[in-house]
Amino acid sequence: MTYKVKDVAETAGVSVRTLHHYDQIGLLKPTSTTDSGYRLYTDQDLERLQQIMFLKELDFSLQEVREILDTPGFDRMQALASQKKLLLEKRKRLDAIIDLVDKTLYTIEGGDLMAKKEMFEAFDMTEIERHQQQYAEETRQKYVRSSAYQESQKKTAGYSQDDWAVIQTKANKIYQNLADLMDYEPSEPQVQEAIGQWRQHITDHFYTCTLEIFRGLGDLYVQDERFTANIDGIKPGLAAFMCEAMHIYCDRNAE
Amino acid sequence: MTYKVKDVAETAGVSVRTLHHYDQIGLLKPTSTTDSGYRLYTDQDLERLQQIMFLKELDFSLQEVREILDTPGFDRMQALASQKKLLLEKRKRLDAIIDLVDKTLYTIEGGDLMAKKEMFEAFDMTEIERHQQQYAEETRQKYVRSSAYQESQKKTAGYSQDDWAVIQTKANKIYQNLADLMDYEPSEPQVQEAIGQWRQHITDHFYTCTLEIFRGLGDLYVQDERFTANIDGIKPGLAAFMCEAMHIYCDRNAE
DNA sequence: ATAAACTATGACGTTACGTCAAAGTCAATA
DNA sequence: TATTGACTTTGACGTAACGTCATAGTTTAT
Repeated sequence: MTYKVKDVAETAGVSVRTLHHYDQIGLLKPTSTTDSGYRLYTDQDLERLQQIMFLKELDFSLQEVREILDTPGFDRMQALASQKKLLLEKRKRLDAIIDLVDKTLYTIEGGDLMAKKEMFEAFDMTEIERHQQQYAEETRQKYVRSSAYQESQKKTAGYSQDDWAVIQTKANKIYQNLADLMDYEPSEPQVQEAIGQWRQHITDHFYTCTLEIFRGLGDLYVQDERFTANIDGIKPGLAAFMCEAMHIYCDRNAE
Repeated sequence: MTYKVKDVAETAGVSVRTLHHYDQIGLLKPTSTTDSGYRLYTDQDLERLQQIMFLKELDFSLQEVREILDTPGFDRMQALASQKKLLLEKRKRLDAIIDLVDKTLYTIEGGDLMAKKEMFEAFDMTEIERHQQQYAEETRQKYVRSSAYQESQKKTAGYSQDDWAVIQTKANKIYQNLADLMDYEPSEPQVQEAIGQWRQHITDHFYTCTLEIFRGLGDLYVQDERFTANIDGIKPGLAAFMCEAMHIYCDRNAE
């Protein structure tokens, strides 16, 4: 089933000009065109337009939207889950603004004076922008890790049971060493040394662990509860400790 | 207490450029300036800036914001109450978008197909824009009525008790006539004739009842429960009947 | 007295379209 | 079948709300 430009405009509640603009910037190119150059859109195009509208609703620029949607390995379901988080964050801010209206009314009616800062803090976009950046960063990370995953699949395909045993033993030694170092600050040399060993271990046996991947991996250790549970099983708090140490390691090696 | 431009920018979380721009377009002019031309803002300026931010949050253009705030008789408390309604409407739309994310996820997971229209209806701004226009219209109406009120005060200041009795009797006759006509369509000539008499009555004894005021008055009869209760006391449903008839009367006399 | 921080104004650039014009194509109608 | 209305194309100018930059003056801290 295909749709012409006016069909899409009416269905989506946007203007024809908008669709022309999206075509021109490469954000939403119709799947095909007629011999006369008429744009023909498909159901997939409508799905992409819906994603565009979700992301616009979250105040991403059109360039950011395109980058997100064009990321190799873009997963619509995961994206929707993340977008929901952002939308909930936006609603939270809106709730704060509504609450501010009530507080302001109370102030006018002779209630306690409101601090100047409080008059405006609900409008703040910092938290939302932080989530936006985090979302964009997660999207990019998933792509980067997707490449690493493929490298890893290739590498480990030829591993025997003996190979796996050796690798697991090595990994356990590094984990245990790090667990023993938890009384130290994550920035201490011996902790950083062990973290370096962990990174090398991954590179030797799985995939090229760039600093970017390594940093994201650290985040994953505390964000993904399966990782957290697994690592904390060695010693409670180890996942957070490793995450922090990995970030410091990456900061220091970034340049 | 006065604040310089940087103080205000930081307190409100806006840029200095924004404040310059607002000054230039007459939206937020600092209360005073130093001999060197430095802008000095006061607490009142901060209050106006807060109103600006509420209205910006509701997607009014800066010109619309200025018109609203510069309306003679602008009442901050009433404005806040109306803005809260608009904010709640905006949250309602946001809730619909969040719900759409869930529905879209369900669809992807193999649930029932979603109609194309349904994919986009949550993004619709029609209802919000309608509320926006209504809010702007209400603001303008209050001003218009404020002028009429002053004329009315002037006129009725010299009325004696006998005058009031005559006026009341006339009014009751018109109300009763309209009550008797409720079986007719509001557009019927005899209804429209009675409505015209009502308008003339107001102009003769209170204030110049323009079509604009008359139309807004009709709305007031159903929106303000005190009016509704008073008029419906003559016959239930009379307020709504009059409102509709007044609108038709105004439509016909508009040109 | 000097340097850093802050402020002023002017001006160019950006984003995301809206609006308009001119011309071609498609579909409905006489 | 010809004509007309509806729809579509591309190009281009305009708009709103600032961001960013440059230049120069003023205020504040050292």
